[in-house]
Amino acid sequence: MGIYEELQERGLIAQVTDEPEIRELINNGGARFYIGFDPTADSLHVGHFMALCLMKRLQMAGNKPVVLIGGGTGYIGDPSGRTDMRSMMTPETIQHNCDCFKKQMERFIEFGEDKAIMVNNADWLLKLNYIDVLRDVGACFSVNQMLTAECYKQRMEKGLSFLEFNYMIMQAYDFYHLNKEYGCNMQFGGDDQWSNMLAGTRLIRKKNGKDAYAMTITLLLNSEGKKMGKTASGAVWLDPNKTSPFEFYQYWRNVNDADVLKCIRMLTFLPLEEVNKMDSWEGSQLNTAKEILAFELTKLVHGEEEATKAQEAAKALFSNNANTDNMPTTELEDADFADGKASVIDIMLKAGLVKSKGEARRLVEQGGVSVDDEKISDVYATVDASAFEKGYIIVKKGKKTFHKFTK
RNA sequence: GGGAGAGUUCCCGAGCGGCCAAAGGGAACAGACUGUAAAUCUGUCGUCACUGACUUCGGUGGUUCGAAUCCACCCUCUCCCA
Repeated sequence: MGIYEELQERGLIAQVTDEPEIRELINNGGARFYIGFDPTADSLHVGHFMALCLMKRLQMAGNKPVVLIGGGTGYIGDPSGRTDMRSMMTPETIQHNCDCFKKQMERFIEFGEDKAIMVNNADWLLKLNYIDVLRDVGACFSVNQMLTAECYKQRMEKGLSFLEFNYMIMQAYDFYHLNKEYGCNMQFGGDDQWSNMLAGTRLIRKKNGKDAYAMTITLLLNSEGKKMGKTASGAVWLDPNKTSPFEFYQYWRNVNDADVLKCIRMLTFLPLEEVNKMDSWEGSQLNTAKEILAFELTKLVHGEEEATKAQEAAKALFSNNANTDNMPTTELEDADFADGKASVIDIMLKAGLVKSKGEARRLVEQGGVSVDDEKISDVYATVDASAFEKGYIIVKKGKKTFHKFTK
């Protein structure tokens, strides 16, 4: 089975420009492909992770990856898949985010001679001259055609600025540039990038007279059709300081039944035969699948050691064993105690378990808070300093949030 | 440039001088039930010193005993005309 067939079986391929050609190319390691990452935040997230994994798979099959950091396109902001305008980022933020991206990527992809290379489109986009671009590249684009692109259609009602409208042209220019300078013959990206990528192949045909290909990765949607990798408080980040390995583990541990297998197939490197066996799993057996998914992904992102820790911590918590080693912890000071007592509501607020005292009060009223396994019913409950003699206390919020306090 | 509209709490969206911390829906959170799942039911969902007070309805001023609601100017967006 070639890499193309594997990707297909994993459900990773969404759209391709020319299936036979692409199959041939990547199965034989003949692709020099790029994936672009715009520095929209100071950490990569799950969507990026999928793209990086795809890169790795293709790299293992002998293809040569080019990682493109969007230090230049970040100045514009991709309107694809958005219903509102992106807020503009300052050059400092862009630079900072680029640096963060680079660091994280080096953990996933091997760079170096004959391996992967990393480029930044700021190096060529920022020095372009407006009039030159208009004459050189602008003439190759038909506004009529551009407007029919899916990514703009969505914005026709809410509004689309000229700035964002140009994003497609910049991305196309990237592909054209990489084709010319690095012999890049293929682009991968999220499915929402499809129209931008097509624009690139079209530009290459016009300007370089060559064929280039594009393939998109299926967006990871849950059974309700929503993008995965998002929580109420934002994205699930790969940066351990933004999303701890434990939280990361828990996110995947808690996916819906309907989504587990899809996630394992698309996100992990487990051999397909193994995954196919799990296909017949049902009911509570899926819980094991979730454990596998969570462990495998945490291992890929944070390393085996962290993955094991996260798994042990989770198991301990949910089986009432007091392994508190990897639990988020807040240290209390003398100032938190009045007459040797600290208000439960106050320390929850301090630890960030709740956003306000009102929220904490509600939780207590609804029976959602326990201290050392004892449910609290009094809003004014306190913990005695003597409770810390064993070293810590554990506050449980709801069913799944645990927090350790030390003094 | 001319004309017409819109901007409400996390999101959508009602309110159009006091009865508004603001309908309804969604999301989220807690409880029951469970498998750390889903579905369902119940409750909560601005802040605090919580039977009361305070701060919010694009911004700044103004009218009024009282303004999310009226007026002026400004900002942002949409639509029609040029």
